[in-house]
Amino acid sequence: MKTHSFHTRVYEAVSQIPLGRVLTYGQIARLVGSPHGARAVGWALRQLPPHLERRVPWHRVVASGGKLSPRVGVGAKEQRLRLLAEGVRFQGSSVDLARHGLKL
DNA sequence: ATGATGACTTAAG
DNA sequence: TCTTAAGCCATCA
Repeated sequence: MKTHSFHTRVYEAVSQIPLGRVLTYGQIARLVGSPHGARAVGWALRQLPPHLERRVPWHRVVASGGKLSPRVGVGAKEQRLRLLAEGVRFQGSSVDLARHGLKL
């Protein structure tokens, strides 16, 4: 039963990403049951209420190839800082997915 | 039922 | 590395 709306399912999936690991929008989409809904995932995260930022580590969600999406509300710059603070390594401007990405 | 929007993705040049 | 173009999805007017 779908008692939970799409964005709620997205928040739950994102909240389970381990510290120091990252997932792509596409992977989140698969987790919530929409294999091709990466764009919808972006929509959901954009709707993330401020009071949920504690529980939902949105900064651990990156675009394909480990790139950071420039349209992030608080800014890709802030996202990068948060990731670095968790020990996530970067290769140039992208997250080192081979090291921090999860296989799904 | 449309059409528009967006923190996307992949392929191609 | 950047720009297009086309595809996919949930939500809202």
